[in-house]
Amino acid sequence: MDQKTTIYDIAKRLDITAATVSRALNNNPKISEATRKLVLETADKMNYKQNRLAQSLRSGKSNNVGVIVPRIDSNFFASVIRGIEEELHPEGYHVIICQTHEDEKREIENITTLLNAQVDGILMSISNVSKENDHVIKNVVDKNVPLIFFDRKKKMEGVSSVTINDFEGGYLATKNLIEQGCKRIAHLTGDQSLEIFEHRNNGFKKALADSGLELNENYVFQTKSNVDAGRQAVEKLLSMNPPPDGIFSSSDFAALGAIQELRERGVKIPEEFCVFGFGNEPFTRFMELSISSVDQSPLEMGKMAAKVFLEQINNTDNIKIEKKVVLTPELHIRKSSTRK
Amino acid sequence: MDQKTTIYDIAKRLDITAATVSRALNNNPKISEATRKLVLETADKMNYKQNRLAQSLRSGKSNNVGVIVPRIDSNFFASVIRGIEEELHPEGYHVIICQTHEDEKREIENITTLLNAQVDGILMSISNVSKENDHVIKNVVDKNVPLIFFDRKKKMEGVSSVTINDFEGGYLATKNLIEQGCKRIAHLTGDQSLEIFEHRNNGFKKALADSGLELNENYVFQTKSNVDAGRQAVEKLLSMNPPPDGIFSSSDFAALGAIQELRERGVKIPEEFCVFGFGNEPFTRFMELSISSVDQSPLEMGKMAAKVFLEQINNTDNIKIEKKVVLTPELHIRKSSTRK
DNA sequence: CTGTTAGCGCCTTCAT
DNA sequence: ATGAAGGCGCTAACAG
Repeated sequence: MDQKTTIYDIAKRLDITAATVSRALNNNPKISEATRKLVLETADKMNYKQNRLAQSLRSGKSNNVGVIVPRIDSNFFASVIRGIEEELHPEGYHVIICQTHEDEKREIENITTLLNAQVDGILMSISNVSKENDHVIKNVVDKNVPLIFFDRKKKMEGVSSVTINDFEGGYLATKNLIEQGCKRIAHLTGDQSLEIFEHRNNGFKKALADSGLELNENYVFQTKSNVDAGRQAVEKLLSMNPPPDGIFSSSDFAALGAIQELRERGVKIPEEFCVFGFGNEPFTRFMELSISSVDQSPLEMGKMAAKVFLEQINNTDNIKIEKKVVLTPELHIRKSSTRK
Repeated sequence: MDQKTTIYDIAKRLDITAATVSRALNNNPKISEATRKLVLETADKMNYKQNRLAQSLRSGKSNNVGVIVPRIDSNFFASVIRGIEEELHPEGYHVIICQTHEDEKREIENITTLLNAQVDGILMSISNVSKENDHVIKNVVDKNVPLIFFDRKKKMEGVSSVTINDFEGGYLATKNLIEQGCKRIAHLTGDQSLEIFEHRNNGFKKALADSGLELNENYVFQTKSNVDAGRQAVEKLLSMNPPPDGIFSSSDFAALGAIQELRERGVKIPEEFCVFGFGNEPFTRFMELSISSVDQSPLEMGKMAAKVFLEQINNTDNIKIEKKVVLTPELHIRKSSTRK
């Protein structure tokens, strides 16, 4: 049963030619209803399955898109991928997953193998913005393979992107803290070479400025996106004089760590100290002391990235489209930043 | 720049034949070192990329595997996929993701399109065990395409599987509750047609029996795997006379809902009531009242499923292997079931 | 409406 | 060590 039946097998059985079979199978109008029916029936009878590989080789379209993310086991990326898959599945595309683990070498390698596999497009969230991968990315653009960045983008000619308005997210989160009465607000940020963190940071600063609050540079530092980093940050912050009375963290995980450390040190949240996270990870709303956070609507982001890809692939004009979609972030204000 | 260079282009440039180029590129021993070097250099110069589609068509190997899951945006499935990807990436395989959303139609359709795409194997967690998909699954086996179930399996001839010992997980979790002094333990289970829930349920019963505790059938019922379901379950359970004093939930989400509802009703955890979940979702350890849970080592499971696939694909004998790997669950005992 | 031909890009016999 | 030829499975252009 290992043997696959091809259109030639069907043709032979029906004593017609493979081309006719192909036409019947593809609803080509130039064919008699009788033969079409006959072909379809025998195809079914012989358990014929179209070989998409051959089809792809011929058409130059693989019907596969590659998705490159730092890792898949984070709620954010998994949700984006879900969005992409749901949008692209009805269009007949398959989604190939690649992880980089923030390693640029892997990123470059993934792009290369995806191109070799003849994917029809690449959707990616870059790991970092060093120049190493510029060459390969330019290669994608030159080959006219649609490339779409989501969330973590870098500035590149001819590349579309879907992001949220990180500036606004940072701004609004900080504003919320200010409204709650926080006067000395700290900010935990990420790799400044990534636009998302830069923008959130800018939003943070603007909110302070707009409210006439002074920016204390000592209150702002770069942390990893994990619980321990948040704890360590609080350790340092509380040793300052004066210590801050609020944190806007660009990472929910760091926010969680911060909260844990604060509580262990007897600091009352939200009465004495407010915390605002970013990402709206599921756990932020599950906590007894639920954590305020900025939602990035990852599902929407994925769907949108897929839509931009579809637009691009269906763009018959020879004009290159460079589309920048910016989604609006949504604040989820919870207990960690709500004083009655 | 859209034009791709092929081995023919290289051949023409070097005034040799495509076959020679192919040999050089594939490290075929029957070729002079000089030509090999020459070919590799010009290939590089001409920015040649191997077309894996053509290669696949010729070899009958696509180097793609399909992974079918109910949904990707759950920590468990995302982690399994991560494991699969990490294990298969070094072997040159790409991972194609398909979601079913627990819909059998989608499941069947996904299997079919994956077969059409000539994947070299399918790794899946089935949605439910009705007979509908039996035919298609049998088709996969008949075609000698390696098929591996992970977590949610069904009994099928010739299909390998990787699961955890759900019975043991259920048994040990329940034992823990008993050791903490719980006398009337309830159980929230899932779709009984799925082996995982059946086995956890069996483990639960066995633990009760081994400890001489009576099984109250009213304490056992099927719930969805979400927070609300857990809350509703507690509502019903507390209205019973006598009410239970512990819950073993087959879902972390239901366990969370149960805890929320219990606390709102003033029931003290773990003093008056203990709760044990299943799945070890990230949030279970993040909570202030951390939730005890059974870990399913999804990363391990994914890697193991991938390894089984590799064994199968590299099995040159014509003997069909049917391997059943059962991983050992690990208890994470936390505050929700720890009385001092 | 159907058959013939050719080729997508690659690799592997078979010959030389 | 290299060339010639054929085919993986499919479809599109060209005939008729």
